[in-house]
Amino acid sequence: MPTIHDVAERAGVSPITVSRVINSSGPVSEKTRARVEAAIAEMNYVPNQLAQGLRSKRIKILGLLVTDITNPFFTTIARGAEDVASEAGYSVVFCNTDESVEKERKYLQLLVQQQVAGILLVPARSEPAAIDFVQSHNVQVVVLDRQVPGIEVDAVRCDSVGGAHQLVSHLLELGHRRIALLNGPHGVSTADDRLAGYEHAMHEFGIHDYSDLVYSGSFSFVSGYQMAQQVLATKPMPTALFAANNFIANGALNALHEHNLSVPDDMAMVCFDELPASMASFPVLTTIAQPAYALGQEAARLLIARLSGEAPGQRQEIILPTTLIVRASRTSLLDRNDLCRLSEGAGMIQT
Amino acid sequence: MPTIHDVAERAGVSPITVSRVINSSGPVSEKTRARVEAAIAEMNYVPNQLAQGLRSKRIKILGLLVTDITNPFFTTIARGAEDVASEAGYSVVFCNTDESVEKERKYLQLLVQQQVAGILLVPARSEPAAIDFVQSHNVQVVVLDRQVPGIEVDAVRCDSVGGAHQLVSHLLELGHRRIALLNGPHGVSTADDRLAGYEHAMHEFGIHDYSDLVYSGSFSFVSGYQMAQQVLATKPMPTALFAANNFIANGALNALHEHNLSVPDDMAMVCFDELPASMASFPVLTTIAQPAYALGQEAARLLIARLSGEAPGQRQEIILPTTLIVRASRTSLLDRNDLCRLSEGAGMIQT
DNA sequence: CTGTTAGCGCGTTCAG
DNA sequence: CTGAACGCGCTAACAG
Repeated sequence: MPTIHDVAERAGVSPITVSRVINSSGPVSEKTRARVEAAIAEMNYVPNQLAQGLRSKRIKILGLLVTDITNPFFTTIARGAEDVASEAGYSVVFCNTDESVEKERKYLQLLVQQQVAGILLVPARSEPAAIDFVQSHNVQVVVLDRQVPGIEVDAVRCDSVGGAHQLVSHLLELGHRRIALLNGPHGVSTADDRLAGYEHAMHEFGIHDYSDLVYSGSFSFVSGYQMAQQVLATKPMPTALFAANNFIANGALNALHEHNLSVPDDMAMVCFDELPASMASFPVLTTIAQPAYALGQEAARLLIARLSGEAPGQRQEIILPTTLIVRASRTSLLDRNDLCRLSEGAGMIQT
Repeated sequence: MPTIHDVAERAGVSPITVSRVINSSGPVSEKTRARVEAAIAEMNYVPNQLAQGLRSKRIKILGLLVTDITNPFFTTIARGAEDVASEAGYSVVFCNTDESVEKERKYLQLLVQQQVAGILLVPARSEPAAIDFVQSHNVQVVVLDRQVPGIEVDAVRCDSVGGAHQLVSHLLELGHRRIALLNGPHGVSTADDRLAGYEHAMHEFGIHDYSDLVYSGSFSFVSGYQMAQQVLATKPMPTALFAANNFIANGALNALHEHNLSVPDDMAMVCFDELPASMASFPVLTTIAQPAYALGQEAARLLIARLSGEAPGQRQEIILPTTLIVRASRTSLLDRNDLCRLSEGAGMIQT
């Protein structure tokens, strides 16, 4: 692997001249520039970013910590962030914290060691420790998706309280009163906020006794399945379920299926967040859609702006709007039949 | 940010002694070790991996190039690779090539510049240029998911030919003869291989005239939709569709839906690869399931083994088995009704 | 067991 | 317009 020195030798100049050609960081005559560029091309030379970074104190890499890249919501965020980052010459390393503070700490440590330029963080908990750590090492950080109160930090997210409020209000307006919330873990802001939105809507309808309707688990398929099983064992059963994310919803749907309960005939159901169109064969649940791709983009933009000193001095808080998607048409009997036929299809004919 | 020098000063030793403590790379007396460790803790010191990398020539980061991290198949691969990598102290940067040779080249260049230790590559095309480039810079590479013939390189993938053969044979045995293939792009090995498997199965049943049944697009939702539209405009229509991946299948399902055609009553359909259980509300298509997570794990393991010099000298080629999943039960009338009710559910009651 | 010297590849500082 | 010297933070290689 040739170094700047090798190129310099070949071009008959000094290393610094080569450096100037590469970075346009100083005046170079046309003639020497041409010679240098020729040498670069011939030797297949690429500058060593580690060495560059050692001087500049930062390598052009961003860290992205999400709970689980397997969740389409975070995947889409990741894609948005990566597109913006690569446009600006940054790479993105991704880390899965699985909601574990332990893993989060380990990864942040690693990223700091690697001198990444900045970090996009979906914090495992609402406590400031993780962010303090990063900031204490002078690494820029933007908090994604979740809130961490009482700390000065840039943040990009959606309005979970408002979204949950919309979903639950929707159910209430349709006449539901016993609405069970299948939530994520306590201490995770999106879960806490969705609970807050739920409570707010319930209160508006004069309902104050819902403590037996609030379930708390994790944002996973299995947890959704388990919480739904619990719900189905209660009497009287709720008439509606509010799943706090897409995985929970799916787990719950499977549990309902096992009990031969249909949505919405036997049980109504809404969900915060949904699958991208390219995956969901037939979206059926009324949902709050979050602009995940834009979330990733905005977070990366903000971070990169900070890094290049373009961002305003003060901390920024960007809240992107959510959209309530009512799948009303899908419940007309006609459409229901269509859906039925379509979604059942197995890849074979009856013999 | 303290350096090894600062720590040394504080502990009253030389930098190299600190280095020895950190890396256990030399003998240090218990007493000095304790002093050094105390200093490290007090100063919140973390070694600079850039500086380490500058000496060792490599930073502990792996590059992962996939076509689109948004595709659950690649997401799951990524997760598998990341889990293994982090276990070994490596970070993973991910890049989306969108099947573009151009983007692939750009990313590889960037990764080489960054002195990543190794690269996991889902090649955009079956040509060796990209791999040649990486290898010429002495960076280890493992090819994932796809084949690149005529080049000496480690590879981990599934058997696309065999899987496609199974799927198509399945349809043929059920009596289908006019089976349309909605394929990915020419020149992408998985697409070419799935075509080969299709042809093989067709030939076995004495069918040699199928050229009008083979469609080629891209591995995307939109392309699946478009190809299906074309298929539906032909007369006589095929009786079965073979979607070469999950996105194509979904696009095709949507097109069928628009035409009020149901699967499998009006059209049979099978698909190579499928959604993870946590996303697919109701898997309905007969599919070839690929062990995506294991694919990512194996690729990362192989790469890391190479990096630590543990791998055998010769190139490795790991082919993981696929599984044919026949969703037969789903087509019984009873189950069909269940499914129908379940999948149609919208989050509300009828008013 | 510990320290000194030197250099990884690059870019800033200061001189030509 | 071009170059020499120095140092970023760390660690082999070689003393002591």
